[in-house]
Amino acid sequence: MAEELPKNYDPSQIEGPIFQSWYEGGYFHRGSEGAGVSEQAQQAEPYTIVIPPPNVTGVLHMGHALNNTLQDICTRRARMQGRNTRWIVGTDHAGIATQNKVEQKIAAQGKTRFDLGREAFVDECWDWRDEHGSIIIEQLKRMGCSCDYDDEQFTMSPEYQDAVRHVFVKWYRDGLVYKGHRIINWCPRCTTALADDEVEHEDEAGHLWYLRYPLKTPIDGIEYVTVATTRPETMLGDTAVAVNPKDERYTKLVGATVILPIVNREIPIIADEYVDMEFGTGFVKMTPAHDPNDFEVGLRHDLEQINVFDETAHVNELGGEFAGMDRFEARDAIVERFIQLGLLDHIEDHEHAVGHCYRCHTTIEPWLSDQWFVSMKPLAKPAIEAVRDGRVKFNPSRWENVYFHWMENIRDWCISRQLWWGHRIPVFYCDACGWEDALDQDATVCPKCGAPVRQDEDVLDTWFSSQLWPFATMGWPREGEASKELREYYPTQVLSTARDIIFLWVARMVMSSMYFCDGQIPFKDVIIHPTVLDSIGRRMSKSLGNGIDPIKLIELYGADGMRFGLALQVTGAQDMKFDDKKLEGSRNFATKIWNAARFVLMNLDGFEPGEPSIATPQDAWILSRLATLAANYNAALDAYDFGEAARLINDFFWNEFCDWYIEFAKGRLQEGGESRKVVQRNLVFVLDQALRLLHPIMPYVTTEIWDKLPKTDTAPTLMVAAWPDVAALSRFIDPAAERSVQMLCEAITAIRATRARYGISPRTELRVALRANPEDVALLEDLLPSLADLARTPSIQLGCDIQKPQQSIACLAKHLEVFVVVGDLVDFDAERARISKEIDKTSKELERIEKKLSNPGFLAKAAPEIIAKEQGKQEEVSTTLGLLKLQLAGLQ
RNA sequence: GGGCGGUUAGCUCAGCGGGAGAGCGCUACCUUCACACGGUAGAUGUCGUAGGUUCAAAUCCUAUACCGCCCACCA
Repeated sequence: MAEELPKNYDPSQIEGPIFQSWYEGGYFHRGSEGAGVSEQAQQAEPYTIVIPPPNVTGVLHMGHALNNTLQDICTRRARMQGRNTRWIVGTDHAGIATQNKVEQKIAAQGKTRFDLGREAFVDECWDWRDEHGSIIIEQLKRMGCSCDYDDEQFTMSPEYQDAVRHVFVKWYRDGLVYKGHRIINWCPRCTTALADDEVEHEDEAGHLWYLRYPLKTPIDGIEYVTVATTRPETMLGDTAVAVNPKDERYTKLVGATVILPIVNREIPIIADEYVDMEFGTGFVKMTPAHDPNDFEVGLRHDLEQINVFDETAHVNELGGEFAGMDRFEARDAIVERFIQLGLLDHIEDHEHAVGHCYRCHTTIEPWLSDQWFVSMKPLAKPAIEAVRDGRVKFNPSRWENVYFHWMENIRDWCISRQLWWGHRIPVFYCDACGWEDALDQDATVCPKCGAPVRQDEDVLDTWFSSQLWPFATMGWPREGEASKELREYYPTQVLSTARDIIFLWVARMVMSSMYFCDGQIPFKDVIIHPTVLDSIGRRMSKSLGNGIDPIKLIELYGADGMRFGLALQVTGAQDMKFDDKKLEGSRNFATKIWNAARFVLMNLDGFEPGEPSIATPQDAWILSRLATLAANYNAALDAYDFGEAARLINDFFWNEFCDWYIEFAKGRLQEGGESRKVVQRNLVFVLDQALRLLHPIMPYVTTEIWDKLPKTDTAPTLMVAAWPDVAALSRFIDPAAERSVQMLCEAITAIRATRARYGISPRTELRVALRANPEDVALLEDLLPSLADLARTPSIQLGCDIQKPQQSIACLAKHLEVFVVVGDLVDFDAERARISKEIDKTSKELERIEKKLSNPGFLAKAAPEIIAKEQGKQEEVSTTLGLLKLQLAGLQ
């Protein structure tokens, strides 16, 4: 069988069938774990992760690829640890995003949503969802993600709609949801309100226009006041000019009247603390309907709110000659009129932050309208405490500060959206008697007067429904049987996501969970993973065309290669510059694993199953290294340090198992007999354990190989096999074996280096002599066959009083001298040069150590073990230096 | 205006108080019976800058520069 394995691992041939076998085996469901796992492990707490639900409009991008890799690593490890494991998957209806897509689609047929009408349009959205909603789920399967696909959730399913409605009604009754008439962020392209955190601010180069507003009656010869504005078009709605009450320059003008140019409205000069005396002229135009600050000032001074824009940000009928103009056309036209009137004082360049819609990037218009809000302060308090006292932990922890900062300065949340696709607000109105209520069930007639009622036209912010994801996907608020799941699996363990939705989503999940689930947190750990940027550090975006398609990467490097490569790059930093070249190493690692396994499988004739056993120092060494790896690797994963975990296992597998243990094993496999059997068992054991450790990151290649290995477990497939037992493996830790094998490896390396220097072919057999102290000689005796084998030195002399052979080169490995007989090739000049250089380096090293050890401060204050270490080093280095000097002298 | 992240070998990045590391690239040799997506041996760094703390600083502190991100109602 083994001979049939190709040299290169070909993911494209293997991934599909393996995924199919996982799926058909039912291993993605909770309760699939358990084979070969201790009862204790099975009794551990269930392990649940909810996926951040991708938008139904979405396709897999690099952020998803990274995020879902991390979640799958967590999920697969927990499953192997025997925990009752479930990864809840599903999609988000994504209100604005989906509505935009569907509007684009019908626009191609020359229609708007108003042509279709609400009901038909929503039907179109559902059709869209049915057609596109499964794309990303299929892509998750390509990645190998072990989600519970048979229980796919959707944020608009009938059950989910009930949950959303329940929340709204409860908050309405508890007075946390209320309707307000105020300035909100309005997207004139999406024609909907947005929450504060759905607005993206960007600095833009703009202008400050200094406009003169004439006084009705000149005061002390002053004929006009000059206001500075970045938005001249809003002057149509001005209802006052404000100055700071402390501004002595203008005290006499407070209470005066100015004539608003063009519109010729008489407006007062008022005094309000809001005005910054240092900025501009000290006069500020007040437009309560178009600026949130002016709105507040307006409330204090009872100013009229004049809304001069319609919902598409065109000037409305109140704008006189400018009516019908787009806001930016109106800006130019109004500035032009001020010039004509001689009232434009001057213009300055001015950089300022401008808000944009996070969905379509249109400039936001602050707009006065009636909207629904959630009162956030009472919700934030327990959510702050949950993080403060560590019930919810952020990883990396610094994100907690970001969370606190937002939570402590939280403002009420505008939740109504003027869209059709979404959860319709369950508030009903009776126009006849003025009755209004939020209802769990639809109503048609007024309970008070019997007149027909109408439902609120607006829908809820998508995040209003997303915030319920961890518990609404588990049957909440249903009772009885339906709530069993929630009792068993809630709260979840880990939430992994990108930093840009800490406020939009993460914080709100904590708040809503604590409110609705009896103060329970929704998850214990939050992983904030790095943002994937392009190779020169830019965000990946459609407009830049610099995005990378993960499916392409899977085709090129295999799902395992992509996953490993992404995991490897997860460090504490906030960004990850990505380049597909970076995955080459990970693909090569998969191939390396494949070939190591091929080697093992090709050498299993006569294999007898059994426990690993220690017949040589190399056996002890590799088992010791494995035990250390398992402990460190497991700890790294516990700390969500995926990059460290990937590095550790890569180094162990490649640099220790492949480079040395397999090479050591070759001779013993040839030898046959008991020697062969022991090494076979150890190879299989170490490979098996390494595959288990690797499986969460590289599920496909490990499964493929594990299936071919002799069974060491009753588990039907690797993904439900037992996770290596770190505590049990620790019995293999053996510092003495690590030291002797290290000595061996150094000797081999020294001999190979000598060959390279003298151009001696690796095939040429050499004679060597080794000189070491007596106890090391004893250790090395067992290792000579390996040395002979790997250094190709069949003739070895070993002892503590060996004489340097004729025509030999001396080289030093730690703790021993190696003499390589090179015959008449010895190049005395080159050797002298080399040794002199070594002496130089070693002297400096010794000097540094001696300086340290002669420093009284060091001796007095450094930790004793550090001092002992330095002393040991001093001895070692000075011995080395002495030997080098002898060698040099011997070459004269 | 406030906060955060980054600055280490040509490139990408680990290391985050006690001997400067990896991968890629580069040089030489090796198509050796697991693997050329490989092996062996090598070369490569005033650890952004300036101060400070410490017996000891790439690592801690303080400034500062540059790159990037986030929050913030100065028109």
